[in-house]
Amino acid sequence: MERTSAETTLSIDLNTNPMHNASEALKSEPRRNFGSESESNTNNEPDGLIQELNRMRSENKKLHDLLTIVCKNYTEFMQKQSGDEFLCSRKRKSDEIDNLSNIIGNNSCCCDEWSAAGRPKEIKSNVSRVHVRIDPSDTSLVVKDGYQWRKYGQKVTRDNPSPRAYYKCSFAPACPVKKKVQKSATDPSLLVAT
DNA sequence: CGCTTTTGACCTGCGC
DNA sequence: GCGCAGGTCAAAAGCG
Repeated sequence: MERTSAETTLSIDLNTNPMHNASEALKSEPRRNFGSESESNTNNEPDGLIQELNRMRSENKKLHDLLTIVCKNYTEFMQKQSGDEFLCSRKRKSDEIDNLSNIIGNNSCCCDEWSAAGRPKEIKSNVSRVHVRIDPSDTSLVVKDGYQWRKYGQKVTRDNPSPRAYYKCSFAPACPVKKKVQKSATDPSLLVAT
């Protein structure tokens, strides 16, 4: 598995936590008061707000274009990578197919599924893999991603001596989202959440 | 008391 | 069809 550096850097955020990102974006945005605290602004400066809105739109467009370029480059990169790595055992092969479909899924999410209005279309398959750097001595398989998870199983797998934990989303009773968390076989300080 | 975690048993898919 | 490995279930225990 020669994927350490590339995957680590590329897995910083593969759309695994859109709500978190949204909140981060809100935090980084200049503070504006839409509530009762600054009613003088909302009533007296409509032109200023419109200008602000236009500015935000142009910024949004720039960011959208930038994201499209990044996604394109990433797709090309991964296609080159997958060309080299599509071999070995059948198990490995199926894993690679999984990864590829994940990558495709992520790209379509980034570049295609998100409309120009900045809203996601229907999420079809949103499987991704995230790597989190942890303390190697830490045995708890917890990835703090802002969501509520309920652990429903743990299993020791053949290819990795550390146990794999299975989590279900407990944010809503009908939430179908699941994730697997396991320490990397090669790097115990790396937690892989799928 | 209700929710979460643990853990052994069971189910299912895949390769041989 | 069989065996193996991964995934899920569910009862018991723990915790706040």
